[in-house]
Amino acid sequence: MSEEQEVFLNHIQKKGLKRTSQRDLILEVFLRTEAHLSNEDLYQLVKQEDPTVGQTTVYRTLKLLTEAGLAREVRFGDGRTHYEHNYKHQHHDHMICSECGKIIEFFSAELEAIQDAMAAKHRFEVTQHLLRIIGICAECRRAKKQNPTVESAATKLSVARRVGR
Amino acid sequence: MSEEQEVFLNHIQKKGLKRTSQRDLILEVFLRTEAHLSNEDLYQLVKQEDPTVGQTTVYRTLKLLTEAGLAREVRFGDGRTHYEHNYKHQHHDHMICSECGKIIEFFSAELEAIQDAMAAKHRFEVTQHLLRIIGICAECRRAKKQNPTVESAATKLSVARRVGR
DNA sequence: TTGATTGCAAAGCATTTGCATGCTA
DNA sequence: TAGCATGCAAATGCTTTGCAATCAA
Repeated sequence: MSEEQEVFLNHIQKKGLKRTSQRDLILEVFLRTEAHLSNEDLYQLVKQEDPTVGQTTVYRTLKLLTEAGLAREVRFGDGRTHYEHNYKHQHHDHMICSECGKIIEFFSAELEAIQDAMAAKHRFEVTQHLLRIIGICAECRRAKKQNPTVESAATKLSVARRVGR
Repeated sequence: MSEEQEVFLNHIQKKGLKRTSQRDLILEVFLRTEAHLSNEDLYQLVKQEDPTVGQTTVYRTLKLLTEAGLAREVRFGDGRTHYEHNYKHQHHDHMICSECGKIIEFFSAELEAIQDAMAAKHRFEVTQHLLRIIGICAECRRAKKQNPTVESAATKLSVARRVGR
């Protein structure tokens, strides 16, 4: 049994809840998938292994995983909530490409330090913080330079859906 | 006529749209209100001056104001979109108190510089960025210290609605 | 006159909830 | 066996869209 699974069982027992095959499966699929999964994404993956699992259960289990500290909610501004691994993962922030939807994770200790300093200045006790940089990634900039007009409406649309507005 | 109104008319004419009394009124109320208004908030205020204005028109006009550069969308994680003044206003970030819902605006040139440096490192061209610090403000910390148990369920709920989840 | 605008009602989405049935501890 | 979990359908809350009537240019 993986460490994550132990953390999960622990959390479940502490709260007087029960272990079920659905929860096991959802956790397993979540853990093996390195991505910023939305509920819908995870639901689709889980359904491939067990078509009887309902979307509601995925919603409820992701909430449980978040409580247990295994998952972290992230909002990219596309209207839905995404989840990323959170167990023994260092805090990091995101750059989101508005052309292709790619997400780059990054971390800066300086950035963290200044944020904490700003908070201290206002005597504000930080619980969490969220930094999102939106722009155009290296590949898309290169592509645009070479061929500024060829950009399919389909791409634009799917990115608009993913990145928002 | 204020500078903002001129910017708005300009935008409207450039796009071949039309000036209407509803749009004028919505812009006027938006400009005179210093806050992070949600659509609903603005709708309520506008309704006081002209009860015939529909909520849909407020939605559409806020979108227009954003396009014109007069408003900026902000999401605080409570599910709805808020709008703040954007014309000749310096970019700033937000600290949100999860106890009382208060929003503190702040700015740090260092923070901006490091963000830009991080982006440059990844050859990422920044379009916009968003920093949200969630925690407990000075007043709420003081209140909690004096009386850690008195915290009404009503407060908790209304803040949950405002701040999210 | 023509095409943009408005307000209403209905539709869309992501997410949550009520509830009868099924299962863990 | 008690009570939590599940999956479905219905409900929710914010936002968008279709549409007929109205209005600005």
